Amino acid sequence: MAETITKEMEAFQSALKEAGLAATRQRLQLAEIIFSTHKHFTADDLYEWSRKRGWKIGRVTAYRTLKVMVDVNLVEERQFMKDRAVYEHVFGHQHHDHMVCTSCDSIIEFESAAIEKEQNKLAKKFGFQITSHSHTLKGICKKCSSKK
Amino acid sequence: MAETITKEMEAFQSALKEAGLAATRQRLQLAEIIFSTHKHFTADDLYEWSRKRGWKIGRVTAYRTLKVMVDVNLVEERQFMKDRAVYEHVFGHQHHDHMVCTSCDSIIEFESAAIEKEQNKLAKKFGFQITSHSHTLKGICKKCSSKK
DNA sequence: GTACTTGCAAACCCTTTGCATCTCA
DNA sequence: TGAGATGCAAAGGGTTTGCAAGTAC
Repeated sequence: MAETITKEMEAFQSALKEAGLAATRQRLQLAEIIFSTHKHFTADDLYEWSRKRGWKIGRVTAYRTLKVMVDVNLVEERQFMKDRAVYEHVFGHQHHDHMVCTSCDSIIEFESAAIEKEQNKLAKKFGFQITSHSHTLKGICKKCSSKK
Repeated sequence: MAETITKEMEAFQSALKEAGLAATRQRLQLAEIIFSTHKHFTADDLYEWSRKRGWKIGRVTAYRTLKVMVDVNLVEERQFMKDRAVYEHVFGHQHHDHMVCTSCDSIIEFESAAIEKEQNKLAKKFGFQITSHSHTLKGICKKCSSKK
């Protein structure tokens, strides 16, 4: 249960130092929460989790810390739903894309070398330099479609 | 310049009738604007364009009409930027995905049978039934990268 | 000590909704 | 004529910002 997140925390502290940002209690605690889950979460989830642990951190700080972590590439932001952003930590994770079940909101991660390759080929054809990409499939997951 | 959009307008009118919705002046005028452009636009762009033509249509009606047109599959909604939705009419257009230049906001459309095929294969592997997908590459377009 | 951070409340901005009025069928 | 549509103003909801007080280094 108590997963070791030492490496992740060290990476965050280095990143803060490199960016000239202070290692405040709030930032470290939020990072601890973020690195302790592999789920996708919203800024508000993060805020609620911190309260559940009894930590005093403002909602705004959760938003601002997430932005910092995105900037230093430890966290990525996704826009699965139009009304809110969803985050996941990516330290030590391989790049992947997502299938989102519109019935139960569950998320399946996938990755495909064949797709990446084809995608890069296309970008090259248009002289387009990719800095990021998102490839999201929406539909019904196995569990939900068997339910009906 | 004066492009013929008769077929598009007929499709919209049939769709309205089929859905039991009234063919109001506002809906028809908005559709006329939508079918007359091949650009991507926001709900507010649509509202402004209608004002520029001297047509009296409320902003809210632009939002509501776009929703109707999305529902009847004549228009698709994209979420390229997190702060606003972007629309494009898809009547008579083949499915495609997008490269978005983060420097000048220009959009390149692409489509790849190889990617679709691979994507369907993956979905099948997970027992996932795709209802829609979005595949967006962000980066720098040819024009912008040669500018620097 | 001082520049950076925090956190509250308020502002923002796109989008939706309540409701009275109007209009298409 | 009556159900549906419009449009104004106001509410909603996630996210950001102004600013005074607090904290890291």
